[in-house]
Amino acid sequence: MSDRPELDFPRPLTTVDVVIFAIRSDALQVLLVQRPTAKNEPFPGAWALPGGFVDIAADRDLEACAARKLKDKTGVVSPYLEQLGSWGSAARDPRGWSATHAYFALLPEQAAGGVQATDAQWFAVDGEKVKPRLAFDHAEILATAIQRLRSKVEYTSLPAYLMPPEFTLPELQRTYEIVLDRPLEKSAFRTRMLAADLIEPVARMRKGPNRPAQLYRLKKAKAPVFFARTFNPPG
Amino acid sequence: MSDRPELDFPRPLTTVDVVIFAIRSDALQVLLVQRPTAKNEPFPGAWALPGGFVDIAADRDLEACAARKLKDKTGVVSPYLEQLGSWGSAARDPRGWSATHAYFALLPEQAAGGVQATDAQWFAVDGEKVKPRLAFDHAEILATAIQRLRSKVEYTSLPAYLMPPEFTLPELQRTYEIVLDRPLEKSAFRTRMLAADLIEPVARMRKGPNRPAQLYRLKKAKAPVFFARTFNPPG
DNA sequence: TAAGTTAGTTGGACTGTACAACTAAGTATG
DNA sequence: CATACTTAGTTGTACAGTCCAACTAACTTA
Repeated sequence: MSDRPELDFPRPLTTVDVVIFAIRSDALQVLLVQRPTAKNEPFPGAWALPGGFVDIAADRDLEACAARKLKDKTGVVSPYLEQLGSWGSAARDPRGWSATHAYFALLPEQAAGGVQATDAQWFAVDGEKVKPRLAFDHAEILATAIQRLRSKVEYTSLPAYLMPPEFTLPELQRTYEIVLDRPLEKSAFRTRMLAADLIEPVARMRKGPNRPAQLYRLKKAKAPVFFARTFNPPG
Repeated sequence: MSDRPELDFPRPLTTVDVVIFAIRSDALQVLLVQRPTAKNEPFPGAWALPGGFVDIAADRDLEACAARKLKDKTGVVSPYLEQLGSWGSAARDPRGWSATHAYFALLPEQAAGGVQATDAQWFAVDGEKVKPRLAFDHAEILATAIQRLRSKVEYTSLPAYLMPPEFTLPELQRTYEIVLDRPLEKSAFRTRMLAADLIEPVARMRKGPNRPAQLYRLKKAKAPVFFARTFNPPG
């Protein structure tokens, strides 16, 4: 770096963290990892969002870095992955001025079930918090992620990324209700969902505990589609 | 750093860039600065978003850094400032792996008129582009900022931050129309804007080229307020 | 065979928007 | 000074989508 003296000044630590959501046991859950207890490690033993330093040799860009960390923890290769924002300050990491680029990912339930990292564990989201205290400013990042998820659910097809490839309308509605944490009106949900043109019926039917239900799948769309209006709570 | 050998690895360059918007001459404009032409400088002479390296001695956090750069260029102290996202890759800066934290700011017209930095200049936004080619990946950042602004205008009170302290309803509607680049229906705009409870009437009236018009001001609200529905284009 | 459960439909009340026509108060022009 | 023009703001009708409750249909379970 001696040939570029103008770049010889202290740089912040740069990390990437990923908020990984899934619906498990009829609840919105988030994947956390336990921090190592080695000497010099900040927040030893505390729970934290999966993440770590950017590896400028291995990571082509920030999103690739986030995808790598997600794959390391879950084995999932191409889920829904969206940038959440960045948090940087002198105080957030005892090792020095640091900035993290936060992403959030959505996993279908069966992919979430395949996670088997020994230091990782799923926690139910309660309001905008989880039970364990989180390392760094991860509680704030998580709260922001939950807000973003809830907000986007109001007007996009995001929850479809939490579903298996084929699903029934009541199953999809149930996912919306879990994420929003409030009941939705059946008839209006159906009308809007079909009008939004996000999903298409599949030939097959599902044999349930009652009458066969129509299966749907998400239409091909790179980005989540926007609804024209927000859901209004019944009552 | 020798007492923390685990932190001795190459770190990305960390910068902050600010997309500064204002309505000038009945058009949405953005403030750009011309890059220096000194040796070793990337993109010499090209236009770029105002920004630069994070100064870990001077900047408490990322937002303070963005506010500092905004004040340096415009003199404005507390405008609307929101994080836009971050862009980081090995390729975006010839000096090495770099990550920028992008913010966007909204200025009222008279504050925008006070900008007098010699290397800064306002450019009209055409679609999602500006006339000059931009340095780094700033064209992509600017396009994202415009999309974010347009999208938020649909369902929040953001454009009020582009207005002077007191304004008439038709003036506010004109600002919405400039940002959205499409006409809005007068009656529906009025009904929704008043129902949203974002603005309150001021005792005074403005003497215009026609009958006196009622002045309004933005109600005290830290964050922009959300509308329940989106605007639909007439016709 | 009867009762229970869930998928999906139907219809009426209500609400907010789109749109056009209208009124009112000022300015500009001959 | 009278008339035409411009723009602020209102009114009223048509329409679309939501809320909500009641209903039908198909399958399961006791």
